[in-house]
Amino acid sequence: MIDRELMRGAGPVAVLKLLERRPMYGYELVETLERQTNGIFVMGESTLYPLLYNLEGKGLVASRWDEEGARPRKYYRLTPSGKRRLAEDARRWKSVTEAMGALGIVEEALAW
Amino acid sequence: MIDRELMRGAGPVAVLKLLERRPMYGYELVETLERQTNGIFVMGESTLYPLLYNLEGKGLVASRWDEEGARPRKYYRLTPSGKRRLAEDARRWKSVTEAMGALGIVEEALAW
DNA sequence: CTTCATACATCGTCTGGCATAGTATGTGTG
DNA sequence: CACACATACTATGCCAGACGATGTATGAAG
Repeated sequence: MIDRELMRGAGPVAVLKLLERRPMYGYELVETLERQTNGIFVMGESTLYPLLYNLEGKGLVASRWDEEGARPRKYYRLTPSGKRRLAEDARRWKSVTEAMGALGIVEEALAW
Repeated sequence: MIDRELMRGAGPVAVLKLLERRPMYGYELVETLERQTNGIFVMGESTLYPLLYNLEGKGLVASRWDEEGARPRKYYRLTPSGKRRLAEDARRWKSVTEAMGALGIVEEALAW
């Protein structure tokens, strides 16, 4: 499990990235995140749902209820605005990792 | 300048890393951070000083006033406890970047 | 029929970034 | 010399966001 502060910047970007592939519902996002990152990003539901509402409020994702299956699911999809934001955030993320690399943080970690 | 949220986890680690090399005073940390990261980490004083007080409160850094020069400077140095924390945080940071890589965030950024 | 997994929602607390503002002194410039 | 600007640290207060705790409802498994 990752430090809450480190999660802070990474969380929204990760969620947007998953939604880029295909629409997903909340519970699915939590599980996919954990699986795809080998258990590194363990985002509780009380973290994810507010995060989704926030993204929706900003127009970066949109939701739609699906009543078809066994139980109702709220699917979120990436909006065009969200797609742009994802590209932006990904660029920023790369900057941050470059900066950390320039400080020698990565090498420090590799020494372990 | 980097988004505040992305900065969030990275700040303390970056500061600890700089202090690993040699003791530095606050103002110096702000400038060194910006220079070493090619202007990516621009940390305001109102962010850095509270951060330092926080690290000192946790015993990760220790301070000492230097009245020798033209104006008083408060030098911070890494404590043994801070050194351990740095190693830990660096490992965590590596995990996060790995996770982001696994999600394809890096490739997204490279496409730009 | 009880236990566990699925699925979404909300509240309250704590942390921390940062804008704002203030104090004090050194340095450069016209 | 006056004044602007850089250096250097401190303090206050707002706001965003992570997450633990809690609640509701239903399906599947034993």
